Amino acid sequence: MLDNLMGIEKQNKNIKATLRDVARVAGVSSTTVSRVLNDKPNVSDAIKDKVQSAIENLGYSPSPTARALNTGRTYTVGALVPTLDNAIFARFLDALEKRLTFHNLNLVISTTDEDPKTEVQNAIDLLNMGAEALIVSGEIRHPDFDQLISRNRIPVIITSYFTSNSPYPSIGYNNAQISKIALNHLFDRGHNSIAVIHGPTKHNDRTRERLKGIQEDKRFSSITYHEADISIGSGCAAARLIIRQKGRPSAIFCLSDVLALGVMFELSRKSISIPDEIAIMGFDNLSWSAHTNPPLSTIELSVASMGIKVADELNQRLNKNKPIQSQALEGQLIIRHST
Amino acid sequence: MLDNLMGIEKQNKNIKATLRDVARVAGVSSTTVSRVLNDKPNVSDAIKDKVQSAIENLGYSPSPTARALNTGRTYTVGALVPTLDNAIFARFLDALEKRLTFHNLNLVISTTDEDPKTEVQNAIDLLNMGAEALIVSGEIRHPDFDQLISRNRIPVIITSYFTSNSPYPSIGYNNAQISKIALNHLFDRGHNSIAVIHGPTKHNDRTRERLKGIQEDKRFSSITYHEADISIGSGCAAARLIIRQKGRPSAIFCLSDVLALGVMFELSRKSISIPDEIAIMGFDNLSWSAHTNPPLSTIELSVASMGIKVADELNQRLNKNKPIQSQALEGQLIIRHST
DNA sequence: CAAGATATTGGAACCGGTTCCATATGTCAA
DNA sequence: TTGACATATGGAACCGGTTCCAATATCTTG
Repeated sequence: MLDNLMGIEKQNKNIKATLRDVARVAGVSSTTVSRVLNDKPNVSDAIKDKVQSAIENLGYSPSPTARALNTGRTYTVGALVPTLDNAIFARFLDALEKRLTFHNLNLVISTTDEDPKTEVQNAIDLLNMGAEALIVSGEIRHPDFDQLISRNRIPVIITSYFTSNSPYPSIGYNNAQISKIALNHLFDRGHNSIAVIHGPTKHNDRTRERLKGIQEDKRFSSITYHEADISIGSGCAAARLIIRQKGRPSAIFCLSDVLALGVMFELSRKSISIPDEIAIMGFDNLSWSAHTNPPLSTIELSVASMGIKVADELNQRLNKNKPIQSQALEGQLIIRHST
Repeated sequence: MLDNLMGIEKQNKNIKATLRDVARVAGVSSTTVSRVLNDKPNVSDAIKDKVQSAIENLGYSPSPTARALNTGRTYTVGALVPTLDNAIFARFLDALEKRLTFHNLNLVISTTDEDPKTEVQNAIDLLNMGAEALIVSGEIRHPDFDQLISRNRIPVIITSYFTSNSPYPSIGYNNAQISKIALNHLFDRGHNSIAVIHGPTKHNDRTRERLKGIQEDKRFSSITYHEADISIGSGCAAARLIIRQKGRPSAIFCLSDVLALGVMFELSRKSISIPDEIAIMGFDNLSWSAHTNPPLSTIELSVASMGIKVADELNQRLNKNKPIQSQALEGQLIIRHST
């Protein structure tokens, strides 16, 4: 019977039923089916039932793309992040995704490894798949980016990094100021000569800002800088260099807890006591940082709440058409026993 | 001039130019514009130029949704994972996303916290936004799920978990067998009485399978089981219980490196030497596991290569229409100094 | 130079929903 | 009984691309 109504070919070719098929089987117009599908008023119960059972019989489910074409909405936002394989970004995205889902928005993630070309290419891909907004990590300086955005008239939101000098709103940290908080703490503890271990600065605004904040502080008699990949092994290696240098510093400020962990392992191997001989300060407050030996003093960036704020602003913008508000978030000093 | 051609309203209302606008401005048909956009043959260079500059002038960019409606493709796959805030899943997704991008596919991530209802609801959302395939973590037992899939006729792939008893293909680990590898190692080292610390088993196939593998092993005189949340603090707490129990085990097998790390911290605080007094075996081989003191023996699940394999199969299925091949992946025993 | 092959170009249908607007039916007060 | 108005329902255009197929122009080749 269905065969007759739908045409045998359709059954055989295993083609999905369309709204018009449902209309035909139910003996109503497509307008009515659409009304039933979207719970619109002015449909009698009798017809509603007929349509429902036609839907049931045909195993019909509406086409998301056709819907998107009409409504102009995909309910999708894209996020460009350096990597997922980093606790900080993962924590941010986890909170972001949950909150976006709460607002009926979907998250497409695209990783860039901090490479500007990949960043722009992935931004293009995200727009091509219908993203309604873009979340980026730090400013994107590639010249094509701005043009891409203005062509597509799409909201952009900068995260992890707060700036008031960008055409785009930002929700993130004033990284320079936050590293000063750590420096104040070290200074208060009487440290005068310190070493800083940081991740790659190339294409990384966050790290550069943190370093800028440190460089602006003139109170210390000596600050040495050490660039390392964000890995425990690199932290170990950097620590080896630092403890060998003449005029060994009394404190090491690691711009990532991962590096700090490496340093602690290395110092422990060398039986250098923390914080008596060398104090260690981290950055990120990863989940294990409270459990190291001694527990690591660090800086907490509440990236989960950043995720929530970003999702909320996107919801305002996309679902209520209100402009996005920039927000500068605070870092919090967490004093434990490594300093 | 553009005003005249496009109609002043369009300019004022700031409406995006469409392909037909481009056609009008360039003085050609929409077919031709489409040809130019898609690099199709049989367009003269002169016309190609005219179209290109019309596109430029109007700041035109094609509508992804209209395209999707025609081609029937969204180039999007959805992944349902328990959480992003877990190194193992993050590492998997990082590799998966990169490889999918390589295959011209986009990844939408949806987190479920292992809750079956959320899982199904999010699956619905993913399909509603146009996902062409679904990646799930372990089997989904909610009754609505199978119906949803058959209605939408969408490929599903089970990951992290290998099974041959599912209607869906799976690419993952035989968790039961892998925990046996660890047990063999402990047995070979002469351990006879062991404690097992594992994460929540509710709704978690992976953990249950790992436990099943352990329970099938009858060689040990005593095995005690301790459930804990996957966190360092819970690992510490579980360790406290275990070292207090009568007939203290000679080895602790943690079904997650995170738990193992907590145990090591606790034992270190209690000055219990590893592995002499108690041996520790982990599971996951997280990045810091090689750097603990002593370095942690563990099991490596190459989740990054799992991500690549999943992406490759999806590419075969979606872009070449070949069936998905199930694959059982091997875990690798990594012997360091904690056992 | 004519006939046939090949390269260009456009008209119009189509993808699968949504929505504007017209029509039909029903209700109630005057 | 009739006019005014609310409720149900359908016809057809529309969203913005893609593509089938027909029409025209250009190029070969005998």
